[in-house]
Amino acid sequence: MYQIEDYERPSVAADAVVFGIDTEPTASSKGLQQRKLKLLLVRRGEEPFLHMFSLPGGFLRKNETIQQAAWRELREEAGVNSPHILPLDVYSAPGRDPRGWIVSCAFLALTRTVVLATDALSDAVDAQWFEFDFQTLSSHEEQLTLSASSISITLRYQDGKLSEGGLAFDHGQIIYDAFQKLRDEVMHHDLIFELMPSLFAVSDLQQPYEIITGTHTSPQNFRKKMLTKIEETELFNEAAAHRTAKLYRKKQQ
Amino acid sequence: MYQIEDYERPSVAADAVVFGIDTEPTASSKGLQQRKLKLLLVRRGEEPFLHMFSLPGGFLRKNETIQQAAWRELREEAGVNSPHILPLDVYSAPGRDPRGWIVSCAFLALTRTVVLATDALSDAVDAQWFEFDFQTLSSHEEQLTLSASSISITLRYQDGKLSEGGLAFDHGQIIYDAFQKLRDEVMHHDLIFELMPSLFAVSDLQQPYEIITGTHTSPQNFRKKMLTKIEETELFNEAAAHRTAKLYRKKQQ
DNA sequence: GCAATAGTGTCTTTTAGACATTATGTG
DNA sequence: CACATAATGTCTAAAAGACACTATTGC
Repeated sequence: MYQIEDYERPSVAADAVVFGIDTEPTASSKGLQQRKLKLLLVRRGEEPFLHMFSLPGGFLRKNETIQQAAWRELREEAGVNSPHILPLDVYSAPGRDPRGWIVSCAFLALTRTVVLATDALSDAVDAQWFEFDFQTLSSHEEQLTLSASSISITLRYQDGKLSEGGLAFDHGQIIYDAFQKLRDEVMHHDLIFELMPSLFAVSDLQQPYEIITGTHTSPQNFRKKMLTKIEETELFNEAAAHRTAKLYRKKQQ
Repeated sequence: MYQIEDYERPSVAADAVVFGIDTEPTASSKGLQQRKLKLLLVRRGEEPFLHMFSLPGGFLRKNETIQQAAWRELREEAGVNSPHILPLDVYSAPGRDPRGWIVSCAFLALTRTVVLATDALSDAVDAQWFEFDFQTLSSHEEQLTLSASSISITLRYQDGKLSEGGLAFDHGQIIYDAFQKLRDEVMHHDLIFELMPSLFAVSDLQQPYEIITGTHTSPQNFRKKMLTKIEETELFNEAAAHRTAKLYRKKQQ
């Protein structure tokens, strides 16, 4: 029988790539209401990569699943509470962590409410939402800019591989992979509804959808496309300006 | 600084759910040429679950990635050589392995050639391709039958969760999750081409596609649909019966 | 010729996009 | 009233499916 004591074992970590969108649109200079895609990062409080930004995450403990570990760290480090998470990949290249043999299980999450990162609750403290701006420079080059109030981080990719960037560990690569999966899940599946309350107006669905996928359609056509996935209710969105909108819910399929 | 020696660590394993399709159709009773979807399983040679079937897999070693570990085990246990693998999920429920704290990173693979599992090369020896027959019984119940020459294993699922079945560990659940992802990858992406040689006839593409997705289209319409993803060459499939078919290749996009 | 597969074309249905039009709210 | 958003409808283009028809091979 296999004796697990006979072999050296790695440390196992869970890291989460958490995307979010503000519930309230932030007014831009021209008065347009604009929502932005955000990414949750935490400032490291210890070596290695002291003071640099990294994905929220931490080590797996006994008697919990790796998903529970991801949730626990999100709660502790950023006050984000049990979002829907999807498996992304396992990062295990030798040397990826200077502390030793550490395997990271990465997860993708999209959360509805922009839970303000509490700055004083527990260990990591320095959790922040960064504005996420992904740009295709050419067919082989892409650039990601992460901006918060006082800091801006730029990452570059060539053929989908990180070529330069200032995040801890291999987190720049993990974020790239996560964004590809995010777009895929929103376009081909129903991940976008993780951002929605149980009842919502069609226009509240469209903005996040297009911000994430990088597409644009007219409100009329977007409505038609979504009617295969949502159904109308008898309720109305009273609090809005202009004409009141019917509220919809996701179809159970 | 975090000292990895201070904490207990799990063993980490890689398990692979490898699907395959015979290159040669097997003649059925009515003379129809029929190809079947197959799944690679190995008979366990030690406790726990001695003599039961499980997914090929094994433990992560130092100085390799978890993907390399999956490839190494596939080569050692079944003679399958470095197929294209996709991350599936991480299985880490406490108690999932009676030997102790063991986390399994599961991968999905689809291989072109049905490499005959060599029965005498190395440790696991007893690798076998099982015919994979997935059936939806009702909206909540599904059944999977795995059949090889001398053995048949039936697994049942309720709402996507394993309810009964005779595989080692939680491998019955991993296989379910893998099959969902397989269908998704074949329908929405290009995983089907992992089964194809660099040049192939359209009809050689259709059979595997429909076996995996559970769909059916006429050969004419299938051709039209695929012409967005493949391009014709000047070569012909000489060895076939009946009219010779033009050979196609996957478009580089 | 016949059976079987390869390949083209035609018609229909479905889905997506462009865009006109009407409805209903605020200021 | 102007103006913004909500909702419906109309036309068009693209994709998917049904199916008729021709082409080429082996027997």
